Amino acid sequence: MARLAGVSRTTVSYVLNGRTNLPIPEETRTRVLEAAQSLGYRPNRLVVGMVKGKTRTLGVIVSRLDSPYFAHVVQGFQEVCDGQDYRVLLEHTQHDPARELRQVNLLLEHRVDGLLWIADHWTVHQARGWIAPLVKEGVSCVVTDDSGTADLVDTVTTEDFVGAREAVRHLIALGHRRIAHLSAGERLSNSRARREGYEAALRESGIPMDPALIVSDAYDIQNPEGDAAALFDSADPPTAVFTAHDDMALIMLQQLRRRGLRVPEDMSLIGYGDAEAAKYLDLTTVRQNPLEVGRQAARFLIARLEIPERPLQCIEIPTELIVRATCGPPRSGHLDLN
Amino acid sequence: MARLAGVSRTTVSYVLNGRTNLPIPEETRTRVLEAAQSLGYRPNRLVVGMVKGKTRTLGVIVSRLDSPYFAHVVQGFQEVCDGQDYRVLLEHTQHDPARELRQVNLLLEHRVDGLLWIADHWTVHQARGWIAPLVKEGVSCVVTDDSGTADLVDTVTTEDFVGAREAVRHLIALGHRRIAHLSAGERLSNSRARREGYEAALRESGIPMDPALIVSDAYDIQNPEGDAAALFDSADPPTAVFTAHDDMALIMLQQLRRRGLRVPEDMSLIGYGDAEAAKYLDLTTVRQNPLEVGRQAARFLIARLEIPERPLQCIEIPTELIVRATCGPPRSGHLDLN
DNA sequence: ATGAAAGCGCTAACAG
DNA sequence: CTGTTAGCGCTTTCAT
Repeated sequence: MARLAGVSRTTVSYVLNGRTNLPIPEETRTRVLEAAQSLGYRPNRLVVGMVKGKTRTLGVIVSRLDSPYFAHVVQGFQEVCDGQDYRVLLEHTQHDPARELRQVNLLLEHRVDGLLWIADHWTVHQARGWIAPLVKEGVSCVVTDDSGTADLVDTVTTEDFVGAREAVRHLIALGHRRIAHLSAGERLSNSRARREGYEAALRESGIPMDPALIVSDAYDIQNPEGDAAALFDSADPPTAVFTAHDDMALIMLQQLRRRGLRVPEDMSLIGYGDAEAAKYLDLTTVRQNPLEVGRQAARFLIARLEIPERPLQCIEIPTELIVRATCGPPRSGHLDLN
Repeated sequence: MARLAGVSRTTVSYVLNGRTNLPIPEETRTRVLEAAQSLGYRPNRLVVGMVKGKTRTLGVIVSRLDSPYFAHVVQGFQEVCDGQDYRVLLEHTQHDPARELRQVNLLLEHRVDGLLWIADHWTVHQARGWIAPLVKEGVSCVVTDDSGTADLVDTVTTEDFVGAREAVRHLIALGHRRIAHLSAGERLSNSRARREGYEAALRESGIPMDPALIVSDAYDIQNPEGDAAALFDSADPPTAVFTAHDDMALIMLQQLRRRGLRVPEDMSLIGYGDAEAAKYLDLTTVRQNPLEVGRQAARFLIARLEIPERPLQCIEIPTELIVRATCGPPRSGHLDLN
């Protein structure tokens, strides 16, 4: 050890950690530094973590990284962690609730100081089950994309209600009254919020809600026999569609094209998320800010590590309506699709 | 500790680690297990790592996670790591060489057993500088997307040469002879390989290489005054374009549209990477398999941890030409763009 | 201004 | 079959 080069380990520890209150002679200090340098000394953070009871490591549980949204959240999170000298340990659940439980435990066995959970459809039902005991144990957690545990942990979501309402208002302003909504289901609070935003916009304009226009779990959108497809075969079809995800809108765009319908002349369309493809297809959409979601999550988590008894916080990151080319006025009252 | 519930820590260690060679009476075993259960015992993997000199933690250095390609590599890597009970510590360099150096050190201070480096343009020039000493120190590394250090570490790339050649062959088969190439530069071996594949395809068909058709660092493609734009204003413009990245192709698609040119009637186009948007825009492209790149990287790394003196390996993950709608025969010999 | 000693939570010889 | 002992590499009182 570097102490062969002069002093005791205590002293080494002091100079390497820049203990300014301790008066260490300049001569000793440089000697230590040089020794460390020449020996290629690398402090062992695991040991430091063990000794101090703080590892400066944060765990992230995310379903998969192949959704750009999630990848951006992780990116933002890691960005501020890095700035604060925190490392991040990454785990994927692959949508499997059993894996999720296992991985939370693994992370804790690695003594992460805190945990970020990026909520997803597939495991949200069990979230309270593991989050509540963790919080009781004193483990700091942050959750993004679902507010279901906002009474237990700090939460970061996006302005789903507002974003959706703006989108639908935009359609209404263009003259639409029969507006369909393809929802992503009711499991995640952000999907629910989008639906509620949709409903609010209709309500405030006195447009009656037609359940036939709401496809509640539109992941079967590709299925030509599914509910989404049925929308267009009805007697009184919508003149516009607002989808809870860009990929739904993008698929719909293809389907409309296939049916020989033009967008926006025959049908207006708004997506959600501002996927990369949306830009190239000129899809009007609601932009979220996943980078900022991740950053804010990190800030919350780190703040709580510093002050554990801090009151719970819950924030919504603003969204922005990106008006592109897939919306226009409805054709003429109703559209004759057949 | 659980040893309050009966036995010594040695015994606890034995049963918890399932030491099968040691004959432990069933009675003791269950007693220990129950105690561990009731105390909510969680082994401290940091300590185990410290004691054993192996942390079962692997570091990943990636420029950013907001490129879907990189995100998929990480996803694949993490997938097999998880299956082998390895944790992954993630660091972003944000394209900054200085950060990269710092982060390699941080990772080593956390005593990762090995390192994955996902090569990128911005820092590739300094790669040997830190990889060589690390390898000498005995740290196991894998590199993806650049073969520049294949003499030092295991390397995973994609079949860039073959993929590019197939793409250009496809264009040639359709009758094109003036084929432009937008390259991503010469820094990363995979960009070079794409260009070489392009050249090989031309050569084997006896088509003369025209330097005017090669834009060597096409990141300024958006610039209407740039080299990429100049391509179309020449006296003898190309009838087809092969780009080293889908995003270049996608932007080109927009620009062509803006100029009133139709694809593929007036101009054929092939991208590279099979980005999500490529699907929606019916862009013919070369599909890589980043998930598999990541998986293979993990397999290499773990294999080397087990057998450090294993011979160096270098693999190319196959690519696949995805024929969609942006290629057709050239208009009629040459195209009159003006 | 620096050193000695204890302890963090565990594993691995080695005894018994 | 199970307990004792000695580290692993560091921080941190407490002495000197």
